[in-house]
Amino acid sequence: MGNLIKKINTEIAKAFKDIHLDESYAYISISGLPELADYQINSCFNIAKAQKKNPMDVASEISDVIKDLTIDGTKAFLKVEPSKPGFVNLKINDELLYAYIKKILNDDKLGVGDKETILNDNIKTILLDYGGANVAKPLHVGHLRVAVIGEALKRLYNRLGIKTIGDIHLGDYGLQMGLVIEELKDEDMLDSFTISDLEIIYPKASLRAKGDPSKNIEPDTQFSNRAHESTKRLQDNLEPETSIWKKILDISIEDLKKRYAELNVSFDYYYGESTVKDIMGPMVDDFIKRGVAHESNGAYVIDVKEDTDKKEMPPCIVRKSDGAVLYATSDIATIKFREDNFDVDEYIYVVDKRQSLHLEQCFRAAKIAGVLKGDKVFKHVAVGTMNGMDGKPFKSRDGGVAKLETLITEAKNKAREILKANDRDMGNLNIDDIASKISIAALKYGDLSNSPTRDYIFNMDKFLSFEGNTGPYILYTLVRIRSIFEKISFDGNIDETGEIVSDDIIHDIFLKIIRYEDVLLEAYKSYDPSVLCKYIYELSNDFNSFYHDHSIIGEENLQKRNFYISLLVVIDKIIRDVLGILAIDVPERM
RNA sequence: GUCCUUGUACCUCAGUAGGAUAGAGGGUCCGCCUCCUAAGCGGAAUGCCGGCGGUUCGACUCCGCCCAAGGACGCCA
Repeated sequence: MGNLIKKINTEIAKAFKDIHLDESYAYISISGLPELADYQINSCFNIAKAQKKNPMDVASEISDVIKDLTIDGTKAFLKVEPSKPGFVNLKINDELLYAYIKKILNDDKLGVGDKETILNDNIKTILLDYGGANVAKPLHVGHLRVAVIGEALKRLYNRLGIKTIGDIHLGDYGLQMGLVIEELKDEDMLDSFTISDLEIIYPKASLRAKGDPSKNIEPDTQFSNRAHESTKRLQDNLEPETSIWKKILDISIEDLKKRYAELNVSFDYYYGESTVKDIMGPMVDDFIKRGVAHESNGAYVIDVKEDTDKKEMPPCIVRKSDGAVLYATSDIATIKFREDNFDVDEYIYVVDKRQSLHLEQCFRAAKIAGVLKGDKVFKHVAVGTMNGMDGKPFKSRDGGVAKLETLITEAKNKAREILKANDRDMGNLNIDDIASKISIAALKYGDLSNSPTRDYIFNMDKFLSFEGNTGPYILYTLVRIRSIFEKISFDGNIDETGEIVSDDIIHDIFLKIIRYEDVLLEAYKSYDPSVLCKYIYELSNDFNSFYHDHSIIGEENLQKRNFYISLLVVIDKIIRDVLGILAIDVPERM
């Protein structure tokens, strides 16, 4: 069915050809002055310059040739007007807009074209590395961002017809495991321990090994040595450490699945650092043999500098001078593992932005070392930190790491309070369930509506105040629409023979709806779900104005009423489609 | 020290083909429920777009320098 704006551009290009103008000039942009125009042509200045003409003359000339353009037999513009220094102002015909909206209405994909027609890249499969949870440790607030953004990107790609592979990339190896294993032994808990036990045991063991000078706690060096030994035994696949570790892993993954499910986040694979433990050694040996890694100060490194580098690019260490591997090794081995097991065109790492140099080194090392099969795109979605109201990294009230669970519980309680205070008729719906949906939406939307790269200030009250660009505002919009549908016992059959009514707000809604495909593409290109949030926020805003000014159920003219309802249906479908991408559930009432 | 990111209203932030008069939300003030959910709608006020210079018809946007904040910088993950 195609994108209306693209189609208009194409028609303008044809018209330009007739007057010997290069088609690269033929594009319209959203107007900066909405009172004057919907769209505008800015290229008159460039044309004027190239042809040494007056921009205003060019604008007039262009206006003349596109004035009577038709699309599918319908007049495209209600107004084509050259303006002041040299713009062309355009108002699009409502009839044409609504004709396209009807197509969207009847299209399962809401007017979003096939991948092949809308994307000009060759990406068929994307592997997303997101989540990054640690085994035996509770999720903290830092895990919220990467999980929620990663999930949204994954669903966006699926929506556009791209295959995805989601891997959580667990932190399930290394000294932390040795510490937990030894502590479990000391507490005689090997036979039965739960996730709650583990959550207590890790910090305990860590403190014991490291000590804390500020609290006058001496490090227990004997324990620390045992933990190191234990870690080594685990690496060598010895017992009983390996069995204990497996048990820890099972319990943790089971719990993680539950936690993530609450956020509507799920992974295709729960691989981790341990997945590649046995391939790291041989891989490095091979690097050395082939000369891609060389000795430097007793360690083995891969040079990843490039001639074009402006910045310092330290070599990537793949084997320490004591012979042990380290995190770069594991990340490169992970790339190798993925290359060997999947057919991937693009890798996306949704990971804290502080890892950016490290990941760049690993990506380059992987290329240089030849672990890649063919050309691959690597992208680090460098996620910013979630800060507290003081602008510093978010902490719990007592100053420690803020557990995600605590945050969610707090949000739920607040949502429940508000629901109770409003005291609306919820029918036979479960109030806890509604509170849960609202609070999760508030948290997720609060996060997703910020650009991933930026640090943002977490403000529970702001997210739950339900005003402005928030999750609850969007949900409220849908609940209002739903309520109308219920009142008129709407069966989903749209009678679209209705006449078009148009006014400013309806016109804005038209314009917004036809941009849907472009908005998805923009989010795709910028790796940024906040683009989608902004869009549904504006659409919700428009709807609420419309709702305020027009009586829908009360409209006596049936034709008009049907037209209004058709608008509600498209708005409802689009917002729900986006919330599906953002993985946010919608309550029936609130 | 080197490099990266950021600097837009009182606060939190949008703003990429360089375009007209720089936008939202919160907060503040003023209005709107005999009517489809007021978690809503409408209106008002608020700006040396960090600073200086350059490129040009035109710069929040591109280039250079400077200032400020945060972050990363070979054997921790």
